Amino acid sequence: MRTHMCGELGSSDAGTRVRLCGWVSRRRDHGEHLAFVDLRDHSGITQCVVDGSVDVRSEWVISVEGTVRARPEGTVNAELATGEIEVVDCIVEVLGHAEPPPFPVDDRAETDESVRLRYRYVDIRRPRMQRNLRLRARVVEALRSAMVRQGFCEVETPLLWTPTPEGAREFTVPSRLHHGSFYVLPQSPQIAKQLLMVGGTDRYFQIARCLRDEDLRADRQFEFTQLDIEASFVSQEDIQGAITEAVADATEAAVGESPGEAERITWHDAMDRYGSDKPDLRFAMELLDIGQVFAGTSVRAFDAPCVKALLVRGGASLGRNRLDALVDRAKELGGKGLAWFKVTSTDPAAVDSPLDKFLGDAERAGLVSGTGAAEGDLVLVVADIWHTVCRVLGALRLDLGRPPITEGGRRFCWVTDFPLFDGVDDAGRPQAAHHPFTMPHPDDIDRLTSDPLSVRSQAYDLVLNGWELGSGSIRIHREDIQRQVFDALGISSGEAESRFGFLLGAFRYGAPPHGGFAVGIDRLVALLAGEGNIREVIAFPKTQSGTDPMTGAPKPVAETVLRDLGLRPIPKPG
RNA sequence: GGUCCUGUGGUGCAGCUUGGAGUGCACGCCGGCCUGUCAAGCCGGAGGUCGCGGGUUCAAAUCCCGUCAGGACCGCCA
Repeated sequence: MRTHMCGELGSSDAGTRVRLCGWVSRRRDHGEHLAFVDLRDHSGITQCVVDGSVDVRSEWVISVEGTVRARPEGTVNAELATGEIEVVDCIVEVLGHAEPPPFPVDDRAETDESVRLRYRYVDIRRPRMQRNLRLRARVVEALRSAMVRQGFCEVETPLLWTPTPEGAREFTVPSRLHHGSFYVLPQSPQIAKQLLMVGGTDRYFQIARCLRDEDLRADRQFEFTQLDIEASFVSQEDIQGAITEAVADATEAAVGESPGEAERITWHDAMDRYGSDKPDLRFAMELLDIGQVFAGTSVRAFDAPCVKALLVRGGASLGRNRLDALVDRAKELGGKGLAWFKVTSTDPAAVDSPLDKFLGDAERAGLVSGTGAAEGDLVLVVADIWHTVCRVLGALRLDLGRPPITEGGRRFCWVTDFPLFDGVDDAGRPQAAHHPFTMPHPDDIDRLTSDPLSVRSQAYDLVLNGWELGSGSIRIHREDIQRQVFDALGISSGEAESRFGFLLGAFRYGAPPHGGFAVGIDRLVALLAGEGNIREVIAFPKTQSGTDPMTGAPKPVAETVLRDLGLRPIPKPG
């Protein structure tokens, strides 16, 4: 039907008879005898010179047969990849009419996202979405071939899985053949891939869809795609090496340059220095420990186990509204408050702050020297327990210093030595930070019973520019260690058997030491595409409230469907 | 569950602070003119439940309350 794509013709094609197909991007009509039709497909745009009597409109689907020629002197368009040539002596065939599009099919005009999603098929025609979807395809191809090259075997796992209470809320699927019983859609193929290791698969990978029924965000959809891997007889460095290689290939394929060495930082250092377990290393602005300055202070707000500061260069110019907003933000994040000090002089130290009247000269001087503040800077201080201080200041650090998504390069880093447990639940029992099969750090195993919250794990995250790209761990394959971890979690053997019996059963038949990882492909692609939102790299995403404005999903189903499934809807309370 | 922002012809925005006739800009759309444009140009035209509901007022796009939708964030995401 066509001989070339619209974006590939150049001066070397002059004289060739071609046939192109696509959408009418724009028509410039000069009257009865001359009109220019810009014909567009995903590859680009070619200018066709046609008889003005040809009736075509924006977004009509047409084919054009004509002859390529170099454009006349002075009419070359340097803005256009095909601007050296045009197609003349055109025979135009209308393949399909089109109503005027609901928004311009180009990237110039910002359009409300709900309108874009309602007409996603038009939106996808725009260069931005075409670029993103094709970049995504290259990334997935690079990831897949990197895993194959490294000896990993691609295996599919079930979408209809069994409920595993704990962790993310699962999407539940009613069984037609077994009324009152349910499958769930997997939040990840975690247990399935561990069973593959018991099965001797040795090195598994999958481009896996995962589903979690949790609230949506800019970087979270109900359904997302992971590069999921698991390998036997490996250390965490082996896993990290395999993933680093795959992700480097993907970066190369997406943006044409290699990302360079991934940095490494322990979880504790990441929290302590950047206030986050997913530090954005594109900028410094590290958290500064000024506990010494306020040791034995009379300022009650600073009488806390941990006092840290954030230095905001030039921040003294922030107005009261902005500062109040920062204080509100700190409270929203769980802090008791936020102290701010505008540095008005460094020698002698002087600050403008509601708390200034409570400070001694030594504290004032320590505040300035301890943070390296200069005149005109702003110092933000949070005092609380260590974890809260880091968390609050880490979020403020991002609010105040984070570069735009497309700037600052790509700083991959591995965050290692995550804690095994993540606080305690209402009953005072430790909660698994990653999942209950995560291997404790070898140096810490003997503290599982005596001091569980201090135990590190062999769990690790891959982080890019402050986004968690994925996480993984070495798994427990020894029954005695698993027993101890279940004990620490307060899971009885009977409970463990009923929840994970099939996995524990499998482990009794010869479980190799193993570990794995999963990379969030949507996030990786978004960052590589310079998009701050994964919806921009997903063809048909959901809105923040989990709806699809195009299809209207979710929708009620017919009474008969419910009857087949043995379901009866109950009205929402209230 | 919560906080904040946004909602005005098909699209993007201004108007809202300080209430006074659906006022304005750009794009698009329809018709006409036009033989080298490329975000073509010129002339003319059509197109509105100011998200929805209520309240205050002589009078509401504008102020107040509620609600819906979209977005950002907190909770949540082992």
